[in-house]
Amino acid sequence: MNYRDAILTAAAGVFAQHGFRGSTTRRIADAAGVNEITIFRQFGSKEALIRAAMQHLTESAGLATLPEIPADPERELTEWSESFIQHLRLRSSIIRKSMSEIEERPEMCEFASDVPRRASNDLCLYLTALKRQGRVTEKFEPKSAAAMLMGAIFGDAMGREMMPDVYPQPKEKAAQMYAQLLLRALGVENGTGKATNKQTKRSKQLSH
Amino acid sequence: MNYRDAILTAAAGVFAQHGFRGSTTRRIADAAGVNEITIFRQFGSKEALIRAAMQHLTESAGLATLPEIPADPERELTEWSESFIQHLRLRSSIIRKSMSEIEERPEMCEFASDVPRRASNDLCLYLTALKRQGRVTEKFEPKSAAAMLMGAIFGDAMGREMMPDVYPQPKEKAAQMYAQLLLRALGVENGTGKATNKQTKRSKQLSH
DNA sequence: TGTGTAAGTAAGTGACTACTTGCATTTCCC
DNA sequence: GGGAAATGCAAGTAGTCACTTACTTACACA
Repeated sequence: MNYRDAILTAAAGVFAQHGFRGSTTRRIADAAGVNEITIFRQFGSKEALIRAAMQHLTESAGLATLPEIPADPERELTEWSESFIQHLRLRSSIIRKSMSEIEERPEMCEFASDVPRRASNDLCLYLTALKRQGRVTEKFEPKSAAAMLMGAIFGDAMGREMMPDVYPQPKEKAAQMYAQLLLRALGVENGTGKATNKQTKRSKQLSH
Repeated sequence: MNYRDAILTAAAGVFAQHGFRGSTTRRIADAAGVNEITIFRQFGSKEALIRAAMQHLTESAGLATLPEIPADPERELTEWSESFIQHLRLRSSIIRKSMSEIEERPEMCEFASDVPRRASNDLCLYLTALKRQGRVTEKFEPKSAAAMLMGAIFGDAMGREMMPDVYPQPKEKAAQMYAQLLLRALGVENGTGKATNKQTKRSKQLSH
């Protein structure tokens, strides 16, 4: 039997709750149901274990994709935003812990920054394609717009736990609201809908 | 002589760099140029000291204000955003560390969440006032819009250090870009000009 | 001169930490 | 059934941590 995966999973869980310094080898061993020594025999050191756990996590993370050629921006961007905000929410603890390690263990953040980096790049490409299609009435920089949507999603995923009253309710609709706000900032016409029923559709979606 | 303030300042600095567990009383004492025992005599315990340091920080934080009655939305919102992003950037380390303590020391986050909570409330009131003035052509929820701008600013302030290539350049213009994108999402006219008649009608029809 | 207060020095306590060593046990594959 | 690899157990090492005790120094003020 090989406890490697159990240890990696336990390490990720303990790290998410207690951070690097709080992730004692004893705690991880207990969480994995394994003798503390097994950790050192398998991974050599606590630092190597945590690094392996982080890498294991980012490798197993599947990201939603945006089409190369936008067809229905509102639908596509909403779905992507919902998938992304859900991803971040499920990992909010570990993301907070990783971010707080920048000063002391910058290498560890390389792994953590991989997912948002790819997501940002995808989103940027999508917005650029939208622009090239001429479906945008406002001038904008794709990078700024992408950073804005990603920031809104990120802030919601990180902060709602701490200050639930600050963010839109219900939380399941938040991603959609951010996506729609962004599209309006860019002046994007709704892909499938007509201009005449645009407002009706929006007010329906925005009211609760 | 009373070393209280020196210790508080040193504690905040050490905490910002090393987090709670990494903030050893020895490190703090060294940073303050003080004997370790003085810390315990002044504050009783490490936890009480860190808590006092956090409180001291949030109390000394001055926030930019938004006018109760919007006059020049683009200028006002840009200036507010710039002031807010600068505030967050100067404190990004300590904010990251505080956020990562939610699981283990939730009381500490009460202090940290005070500033963004007030900022969000101010922004929300401002956007509501804009809406009531009828200078907005799109229907929107102030809370969602506020969360979006705050999130964009927050994400920029937290993430740029880790992934500078993801965010708009130069960083001094970022806040302005986010503010402008938001105003366009709400359909607010540029500068001091008012909305056109047609748009005003539309917004009146759509508002409840 | 005497007293109170803030600070320092030195030494130590008990608990915890990452990590090691030596040896016994289980499990798996051939 | 045997050998090798993985795992467990017990004990220990050297270091760090928050915090304490007991005593001393410096200074302000009356």
